[in-house]
Amino acid sequence: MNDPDFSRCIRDAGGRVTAARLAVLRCLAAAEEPLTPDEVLEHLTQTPGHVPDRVTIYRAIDWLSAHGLVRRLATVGRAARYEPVEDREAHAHFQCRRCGQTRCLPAPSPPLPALPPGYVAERVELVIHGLCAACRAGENA
Amino acid sequence: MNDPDFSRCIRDAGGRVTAARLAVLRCLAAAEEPLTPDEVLEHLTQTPGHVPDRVTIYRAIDWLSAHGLVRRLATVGRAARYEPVEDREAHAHFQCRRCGQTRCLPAPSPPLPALPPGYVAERVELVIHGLCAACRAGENA
DNA sequence: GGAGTTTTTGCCATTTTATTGCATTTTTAC
DNA sequence: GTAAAAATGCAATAAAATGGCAAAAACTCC
Ligand SMILES: [Mn+2]
Ligand SMILES: [Mn+2]
Ligand SMILES: [Zn+2]
Ligand SMILES: [Zn+2]
Repeated sequence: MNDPDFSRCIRDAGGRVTAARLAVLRCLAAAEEPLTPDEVLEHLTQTPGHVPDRVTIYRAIDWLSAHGLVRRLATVGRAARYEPVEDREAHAHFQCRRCGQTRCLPAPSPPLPALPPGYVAERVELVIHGLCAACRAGENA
Repeated sequence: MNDPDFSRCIRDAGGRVTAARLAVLRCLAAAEEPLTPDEVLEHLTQTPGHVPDRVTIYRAIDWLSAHGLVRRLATVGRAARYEPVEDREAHAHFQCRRCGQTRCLPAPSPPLPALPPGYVAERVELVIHGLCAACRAGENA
């Protein structure tokens, strides 16, 4: 995804194309892992270009999330993590219980369980908990 | 699960059997849904018997979690949610995007996706996002 | 059952993460 | 370029969780 695409996504969603939204969306798309709002700020701080206020990042993420351009993952950590929706396949995530790392996994869409009457499913999320390679190696360190 | 069982679980895990741990464990086991620490406090407040301090509830939950008697779920909300481990089958959870309700679903264990080398899976969690019956009905309210 | 030891608790302060209010700035439509 | 609407920055505030420490409770051993 290149920048013209991002601008277009934002405009198509009915919002104004602003430096903050573009920066956040670009940052999340460039990241290999889902990021927290503070991690987004950190990345943008270390990158040439406009660095929005932390609150603006929160609001940009909220807007992008409300308009289906990014999604918030279910996490065990304290901070929310977001990833771009893009046109990728649905995929699972791994969460390390020791270091908190969250990474994307290639994974088949799991089957949807039966829901109670009246309930509507919109998304299925698969989270694998465990130890990452580094943490497993150094667990007794 | 009755109280002697709870006491025994705690003792077997190598901890002291305290009013707070018993109350928290009993509360989570009696609840039909996973609860946040504050919800646990609320329940205990509305129940005859000892009401521990909020911080004590956090610490009791942490201890129970560290010793495998309760588990923390991956959630999209801000507060953590816990449920008793007990001897139930692994099951999925539904999360309503409007009211935040989190409820247990009967569901088959999804297949474990392939992990990167060195990674170890310890638990698989399936989260269904959508609208609950009440929120679906009143979405335009 | 009571003294001694260790663990746990309650309270207060603090941290982390996120939200709100409002004046100023930016974006967009014309 | 101007005007209207939307987004931003900054300060204040809220929500959720954690840390320090003295007092209280649980356990062990007799
Ligand atoms: Mn991902
Ligand atoms: Mn459950
Ligand atoms: Zn790790
Ligand atoms: Zn609902």
